[in-house]
Order: sequence, then structure tokens, then C-alpha cells
Amino acid sequence: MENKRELFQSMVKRFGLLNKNCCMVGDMEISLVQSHILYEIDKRQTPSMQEVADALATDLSTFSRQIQTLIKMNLVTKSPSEADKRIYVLQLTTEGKFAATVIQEGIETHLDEIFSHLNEFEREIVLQSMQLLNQAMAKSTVCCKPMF
Amino acid sequence: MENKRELFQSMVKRFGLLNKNCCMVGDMEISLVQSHILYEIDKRQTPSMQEVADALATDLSTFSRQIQTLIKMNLVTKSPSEADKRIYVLQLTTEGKFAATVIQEGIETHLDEIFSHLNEFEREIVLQSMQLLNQAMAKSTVCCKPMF
DNA sequence: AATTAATACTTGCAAAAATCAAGTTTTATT
DNA sequence: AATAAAACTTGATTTTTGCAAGTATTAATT
Repeated sequence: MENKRELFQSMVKRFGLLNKNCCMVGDMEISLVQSHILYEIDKRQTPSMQEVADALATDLSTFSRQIQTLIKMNLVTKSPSEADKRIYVLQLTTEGKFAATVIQEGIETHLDEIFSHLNEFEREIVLQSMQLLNQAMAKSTVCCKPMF
Repeated sequence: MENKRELFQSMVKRFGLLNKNCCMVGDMEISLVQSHILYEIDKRQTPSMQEVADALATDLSTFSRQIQTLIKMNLVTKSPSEADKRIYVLQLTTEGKFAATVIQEGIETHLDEIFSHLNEFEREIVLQSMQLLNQAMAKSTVCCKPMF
């Protein structure tokens, strides 16, 4: 098999489907993008809007509105930065942190299930390979300029 | 590193970015979804609408309109099936086939560039790993029901 | 110190995409 | 024959997205 694109595409599609309907937390419906935003905020310590928008490669205007709805949902807070008044700093609420955790656990469970179809050796090698691949992508000139 | 989700997510995001602005063929702007449709039609022999819509996990009504614009762009033809008159059969026009090829080559070039940051051994192992992973996903119960 | 330029963000508008419900035509089932 | 199901289309609505323009604040330039 020499068709890399095919490999990538079906993997990406499958991961997307896995993510798709993952995001019911209690009685709250959380969309795919929203789950990504929660994830990125959780990963960082009080990031700015820009920071997260960049990480997600989303237009800031789009992101601004997405944050607005997350605030309405009581999952995120946005407070003006002390140091620089242009900047707003994002944080998860308790509810938001909870949601992020539930989603994270759900996805990890799914991924574990997938990896359970591999033996110990394969599992190891696949994980290492993905890291290698990510590093290679990070080095690439054609790939992913707007990423950290 | 034990965070599989992180690995997947950044890989998926990067591949998405790579795909994103890949799709100028001559003076024709081809969107990401459109390139996926061309790809799926190209891969199959005269598929039905359903077949491709399923492969892309898209709603048939959305897909119907997408095909309409591809027909207007002269990239795809849609002809009624002989066997079953409910079914329409899709095919790439010469222009569509050309576009699909150009896009495919562009993406393969990008992927090759990425893989060039790995040595021969790593390259081999990464490709094999991706195949393993795809197979594991295909076996999974949680992943990807609508995929063949 | 004053202007100019740049950064961080919001809002309006318009285009693209997705979803839901209803309708048509043809084939399968009972 | 009658009913149900499948494959598709269209209409109406909503969601998502991106661009352009605007505001407020900070940094750079002269």
C-alpha cells in the first residue's frame, strides 16, 4: 500500500466519527467544536482568546461567537487581563471543567477500545509512530503554519 | 506520553490544514468537501449517490446539492441507473478526473515532504502503524458505524 | 511627547453548509 | 393490489464560517 492520503483520510474520518456524537454531558449537548475549545482551555492556564483561536486555527471572529455561547452555557468565563486591557483571559467554570473531563474520559475509553484490538507490541509501536508523525508534521513547511 | 487523544487531535488538525488550501486546479477553486467527493467517486466505479454520501457520512440532502454544484462545474455527471430507476450513478468527467488527479498529487507531495523528515526505517514503521491503526478502528464497535 | 502602527477583540453582513420535513418516483414486501 | 421502503429532490430554517470594518488599548517611531 503506497497511498498515504487514503490512510490519513480514513483515519481522520474515523476519528471524526468517534468524536461526533461523543458529547452529551448530563443533559447538555456539546458540539464537536465546543469540545475542542474546552479541551484547549483546559490544557492551558488562563489562555487569551487569540491563543486558543490560533490553536484551533479558527478565525477570531468565529471564535468570539463560540465563546459567547459557551459563556451562556456556563462552561467558560472570560475576564479582562490585568496586564493588558486588550486581552481577555479564558477559564473553565466548575461545570466546564467537569464537562471537559467527562468528554476526555469518553474519548480515551473509545481509543482504548480501539487499541485493545492490537497486541502490546503493536500498541507501543503505533503510539510511537504517531509521535514521530506529529513531529515530522511540525517540522514540515507545507503543514500547519498556524499551529504552535 | 499517554494522551492518545492529544496525538490524534493534533494529527487530524494538521492533516486538515494541509488539505485546506490545497484545492486550486487551474483557475478553479475546489473546496475541501468537493475534493473529498471527487476522491470518493474516483475510488469507486460508478457509485450511487447514497454510496458516496454514506462514505462521507453526509446527509443525502446536503450531498444532493453538493453534487448539483459539481455538475454545474462540469466535474461530475449523474445518470439514471439502468437496473434501478431510483438510483443515479455518479462519474467524473474528464475535467473531474483531471482535478482529482491534480489534487491527489498535491496532497501526496505534501505528505512526502512530511515523511522526508523521517528516515527510511521510521517511514516504514509509521506507514505500517497507520495501517494497523486503521484495521483496529475498523474492528472497533464504537468507531465508525457508517463506514464500510 | 505625539503620531503612527500594531494587537486583541467585537459586530454586521453575506456566503456556505447542515438539518428537518415533506414530496416524488420507483422497487420490494405482504 | 395495497402498503411499505428506498433513493433522491426541494423548501424552509438554522448553524457555521469568513471577511471587512470598527473600537479600544498597547507598542513603536520620530
